[in-house]
Amino acid sequence: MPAIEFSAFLEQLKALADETRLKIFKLVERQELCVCQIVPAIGLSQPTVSIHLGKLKRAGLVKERRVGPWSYYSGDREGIARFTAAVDEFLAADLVSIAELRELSARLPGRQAEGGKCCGR
Amino acid sequence: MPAIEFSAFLEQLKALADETRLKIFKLVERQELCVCQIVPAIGLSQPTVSIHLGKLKRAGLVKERRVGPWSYYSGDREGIARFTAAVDEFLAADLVSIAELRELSARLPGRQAEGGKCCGR
DNA sequence: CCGTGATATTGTCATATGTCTATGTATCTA
DNA sequence: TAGATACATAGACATATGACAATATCACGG
Repeated sequence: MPAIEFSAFLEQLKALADETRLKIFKLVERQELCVCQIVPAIGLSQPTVSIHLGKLKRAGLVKERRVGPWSYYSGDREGIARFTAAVDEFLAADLVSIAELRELSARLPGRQAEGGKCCGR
Repeated sequence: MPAIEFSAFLEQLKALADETRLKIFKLVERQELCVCQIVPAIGLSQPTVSIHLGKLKRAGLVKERRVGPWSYYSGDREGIARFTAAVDEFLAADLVSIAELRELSARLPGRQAEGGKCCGR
């Protein structure tokens, strides 16, 4: 079972954490569409849609297929599977099992007895 | 099976789509911590941490328990369950079954025959 | 090869976001 | 009730982000 790719997971979260990209992603998740079909559906300019598609693609959530002058986008099954797996693993994982988070525990002061002084700062 | 709360899901994605908040979330997901414990672990100022906690709380990912002058934060089981369910439902759902996305299909021009003119724009 | 159409890239701009310091608010102790 | 502690909020600022128009790139057809 692979340790979570923290930064890759974060990149996927960032890619999806935008209303427009969430729409675009869902639009092409199941059906392959070319940019000129996506643009009128989304209602934003072609360059804007293109940039969003690029971000989704770099995050591994959609893939591109070029046919002549057209770019067809569709959901990247493999990358999407990595995302769902990452969500599960991230939530299930022990804090120290995630490399990027291990140091957090080390810097964590012990819990103070309620009623006492907390952190002495 | 509830229809996806699109905007609530988006809010949760945005809450997690930040390195600092992802760390804070994981830090308190399993253990209840007070702010003054989180601050040194994260290594940012107390107000900054407080703001991030507020965003996670509004997204329903963590909950707060006040004890005297302390605020103890921990994972919000219910909200986290909503998030994981939303991820699954969002990926599994038919495009038109998500209210906010239904109109996208309507604005979608049919797929052009490859080799012809695409969208007449 | 030259023009046309499809898409990507660049430049610019307004707004959103994350951070800090300073201050406010609430609670506890003395 | 005065002071100290814990946390939140407000203000200020730099950077990131998302939008558009303009332009570049690239493939195809004539």
